[in-house]
Amino acid sequence: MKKKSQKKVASLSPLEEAVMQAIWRRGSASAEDVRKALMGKHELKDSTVRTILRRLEGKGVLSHSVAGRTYIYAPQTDANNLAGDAVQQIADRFCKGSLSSLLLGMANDSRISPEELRELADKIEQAEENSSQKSSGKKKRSKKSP
Amino acid sequence: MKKKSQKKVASLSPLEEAVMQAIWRRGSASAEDVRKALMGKHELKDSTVRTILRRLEGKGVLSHSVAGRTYIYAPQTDANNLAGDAVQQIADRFCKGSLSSLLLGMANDSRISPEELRELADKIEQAEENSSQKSSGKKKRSKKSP
DNA sequence: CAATCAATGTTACAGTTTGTAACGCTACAG
DNA sequence: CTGTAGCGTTACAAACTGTAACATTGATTG
Repeated sequence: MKKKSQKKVASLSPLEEAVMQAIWRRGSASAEDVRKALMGKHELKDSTVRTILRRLEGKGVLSHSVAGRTYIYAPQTDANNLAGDAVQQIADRFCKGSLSSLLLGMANDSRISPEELRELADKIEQAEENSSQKSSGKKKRSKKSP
Repeated sequence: MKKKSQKKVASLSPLEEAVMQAIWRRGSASAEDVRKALMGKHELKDSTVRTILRRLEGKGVLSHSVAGRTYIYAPQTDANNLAGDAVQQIADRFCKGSLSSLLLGMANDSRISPEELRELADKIEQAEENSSQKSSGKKKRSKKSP
């Protein structure tokens, strides 16, 4: 074999992203919930919101369950994951897939400093310790939030 | 003041990116150069290539000079910069602009490890030392390659 | 049970972005 | 002068976005 599955990374349009953010914030939501949440930013008709919701489901980042006759949409992936995928994608295209190279480049443009990286490393380790106390074993890149 | 200038980050289409890669590789190139370079991947007519080139110039990532009656295109920004901008953009949208948060999230999905980060920090510092020997002073995020 | 709601699905459409390119114009090689 | 190389202008169809009207259908209530 030559390459890994290369599963299509969902890229969201601005509006779609706004909707996702709203849903991530509440954990899950109905079309109306979303519409209200977006009010102010976007004054959308209920119909419009539902179209976006459906498209998002099509892209696989949302899924719905039925409550009575209302659809409740829930994230199929969290913001971190999506952001991570996006970054990885950039690494793929500009740095032969090497995240390190990407970060190296960013340091070169003084967008990050070694200090920051070390602090970060500490913070991560600390977090890892904590969680490994609770639940031993490594956590895997969860595509879904169970 | 509340935010920084927020200058539009050029996002390239796949084909546009391919063209950029070709040009980055050679430093600069004419339409024909690019066409040849893309051969195999894309079998484009010369006219097509020039359209892309012009669009890229419009987006500000390329600029051209004239040699005889031929346009020589040169990058207005390097791959690192573009990649960095893209990452920053992700941080802006998903992590309130905090690159650290973004990386933290990636660690959480075990896409990076503290070890990697430390190694990286070392590498960067080493590089910084070297360059500060040559030219004292910090290097700024170069938008153009002089 | 029939009229009314409330939610959903289907279909539409204009604007923008992308990939692709044909044409037509112009200056220099011959 | 006359090709020809190289450039700009103009054109499209397909896909993606933002927006939404309209049709359908199951539940609610008088």
